[in-house]
Amino acid sequence: MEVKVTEIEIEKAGIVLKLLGDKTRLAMMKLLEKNDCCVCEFVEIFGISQSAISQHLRKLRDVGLVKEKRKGQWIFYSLNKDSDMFEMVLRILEFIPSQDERLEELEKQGLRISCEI
Amino acid sequence: MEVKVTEIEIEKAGIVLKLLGDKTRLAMMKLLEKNDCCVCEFVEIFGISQSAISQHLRKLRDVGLVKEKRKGQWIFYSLNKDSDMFEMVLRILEFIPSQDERLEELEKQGLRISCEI
DNA sequence: TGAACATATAAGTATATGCTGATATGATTC
DNA sequence: GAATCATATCAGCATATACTTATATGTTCA
Repeated sequence: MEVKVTEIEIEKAGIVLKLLGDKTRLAMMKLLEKNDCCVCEFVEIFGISQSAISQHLRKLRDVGLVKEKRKGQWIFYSLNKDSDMFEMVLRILEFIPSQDERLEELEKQGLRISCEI
Repeated sequence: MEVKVTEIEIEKAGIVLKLLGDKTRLAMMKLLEKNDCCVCEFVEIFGISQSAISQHLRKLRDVGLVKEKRKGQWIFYSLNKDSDMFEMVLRILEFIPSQDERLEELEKQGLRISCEI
């Protein structure tokens, strides 16, 4: 069973793979696969500075892997389904174990932002 | 149609993705998908030093993505099908355009090593 | 055995990367 | 408008990375 797939320029694919080749960004992307998250949640989850998180998200956004939407004072990030790399990204994320328990931890601590503006 | 896939520890997946996130190594892996190649062929194809090629191959070998087999004076590299990352690697390579014309170039120049020892 | 070829390793360098702390920008709420 | 919270950006630093040149190791063949 051969499934045909949309090829991506090798340079572009390389850029995406390099981005995913960082453990923080890879976990972020896996989380975003099933959940929209805001910056402050990532800060809690990964235990690195807000600045560092912001810089990771900027890189992901710059190549179009994620997009942002402001909701009140928060900015929520989500996977950009319109990216021409989206299919490849999803395929890769299939191999990554769920990171959702990290969000559930947050929930327990009452730090999950669930914003319904 | 949901195809189940063998998950990989996120740390390990990150290492593999980082390795594939270099344009030279990514092209190497795509070439190796369909062909076994030796170091000197890669040197011609990529136009970087033999040392650099050797170092890339070492990294790929160190994490088990490729394996080597000596044939006379040459050492041929091939994808390591026994790697637990093999499935993920193949899935990723599906998105990469064939690099075989680079080998065909070599062939034209008479630089392709076809060793039948 | 020695010359030629193929590959690996060592050492050094320039650049890229991921992080921190400080500061700027923007939204909310009093 | 001031205080507070969320996010982005800037500057600086330590480490990682990809490359080069030089050298070592291993193979072939005269």
